[in-house]
Amino acid sequence: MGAQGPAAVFQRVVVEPAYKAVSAAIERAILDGALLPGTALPTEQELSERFGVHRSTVREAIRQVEQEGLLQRREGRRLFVCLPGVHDLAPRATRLLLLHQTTFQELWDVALTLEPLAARLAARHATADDLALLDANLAASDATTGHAALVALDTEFHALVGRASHNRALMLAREPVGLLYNPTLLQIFNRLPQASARNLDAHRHTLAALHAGDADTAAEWTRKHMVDFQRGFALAGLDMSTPIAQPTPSP
Amino acid sequence: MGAQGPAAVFQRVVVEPAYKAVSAAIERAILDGALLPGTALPTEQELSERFGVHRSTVREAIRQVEQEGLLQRREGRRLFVCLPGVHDLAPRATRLLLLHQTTFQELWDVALTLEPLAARLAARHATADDLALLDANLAASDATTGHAALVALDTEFHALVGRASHNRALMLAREPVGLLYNPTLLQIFNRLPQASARNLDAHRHTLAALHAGDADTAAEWTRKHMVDFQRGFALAGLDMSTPIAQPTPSP
DNA sequence: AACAATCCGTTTGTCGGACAAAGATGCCGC
DNA sequence: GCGGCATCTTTGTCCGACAAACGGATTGTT
Repeated sequence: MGAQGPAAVFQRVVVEPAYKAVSAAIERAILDGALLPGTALPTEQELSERFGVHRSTVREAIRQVEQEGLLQRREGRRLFVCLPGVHDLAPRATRLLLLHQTTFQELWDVALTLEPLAARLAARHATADDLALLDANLAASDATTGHAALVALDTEFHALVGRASHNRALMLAREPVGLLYNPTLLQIFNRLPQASARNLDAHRHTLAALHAGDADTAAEWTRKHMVDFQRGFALAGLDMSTPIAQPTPSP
Repeated sequence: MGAQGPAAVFQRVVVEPAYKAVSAAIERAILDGALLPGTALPTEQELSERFGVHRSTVREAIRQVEQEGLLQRREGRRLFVCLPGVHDLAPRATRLLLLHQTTFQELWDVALTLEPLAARLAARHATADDLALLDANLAASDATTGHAALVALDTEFHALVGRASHNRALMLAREPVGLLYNPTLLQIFNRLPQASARNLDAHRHTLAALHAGDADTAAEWTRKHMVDFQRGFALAGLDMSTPIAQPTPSP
């Protein structure tokens, strides 16, 4: 296949729009470190002069970089360069799974593996601050009776364990899964009142293991916690093979 | 804290720019199903008339939704509604981990858990098509000697196992990790020529287990594969606690 | 002189219009 | 019926303009 006709050699020439070239240039400047996080982006006018395009074009480019999470509007006017955090990628991942009609079974299969890993790593790497936040979360859960509030605290507990693992890849991977668990857990609590007590008990044992630095026990309790979750799911009469529902449909 | 002064009651009023309101409206229309995937977005002019804003404002909004992966320019002109895929979120996740100076240890801790899970689920859910693609990948690896090509095939192998799991949450979680493995694996292959043979052997055993539907064996071989990877990492004189490097710095 | 009010330049958000290029559409002649 | 051409539409880009809001300099007051 060495001798091809001109039809194969001369392919469709793709002309990339100026706004895309500009957005790519700004992005590269940030990624290459030419624009450090925290510094202000140059003025729209200055950018338009530098790139030799109209301000409107620059604005379209900025909107793209902004959506990418690399720019953030701080204190009113100016745009500042910033590093995107997990919190900014997770909602997109969540939406993706929702749109693709991901089933609860899929979510659970991943959580059953990921959450114990988070606990295991947290047992090794948690700082005193991490543990204090977890203690506070558990105390708050003890003092709370509302199901919705308990679900929020449960989600926070697992997010805190993730943070305590000090593993950013893990945090990134588990966050969307954790977010999608929320609404279903609420349904379970509403139908099985005793579930929240079991839930809290698992948290207590996991946290104790984290305090002791016992990775195996922390992981095992978290795994039990997840299996328990599945049992509650079945007992509540829910079907794991149905696509997950929209979380927090009203703000 | 029930009686606060007017200073606390009357907070800063935030006025959201029109372009953001428009982008949110378009996004909601897509997410709510008012604009089905595959349909064409209305004309910029029509949108500007409908929303009562200038066309430039609509364009800025479109750029944002476009970057979100919900719109795609197909066959030249018109924009079409589409569902974002994992392939569109992964690069962003990859960049995030890179920017945050994630270490190889973090990546490996997650991969050691996630990849065997993928193999386990693939053993249960792989279709004949999935297995055929994996067979083809293995055959291609057998016929290849170039290190760079072998690394690409290795990455593809794990991606195919992920796809064979038919678990979208898992695919989403493992893709960025898999992508970041790439450049490091190349370094290992370059320094330890025998590593690629061991690599292929692990693939062979894993794939055989997948064909047999043996989840435990598939998971175990993948786990060994990962541990082997870590050994190669150490033998190659690399440090797992260093931040991962930029993959494919040149296109 | 310290402090406060005010004025002005700058920057962003938005608008009105304009035009070239490339698809898409329709019309016409063969 | 079909190819070729004229026309319309749509996008990408530009020009210019203006209001609102923010920051800083200026000016007035005590």
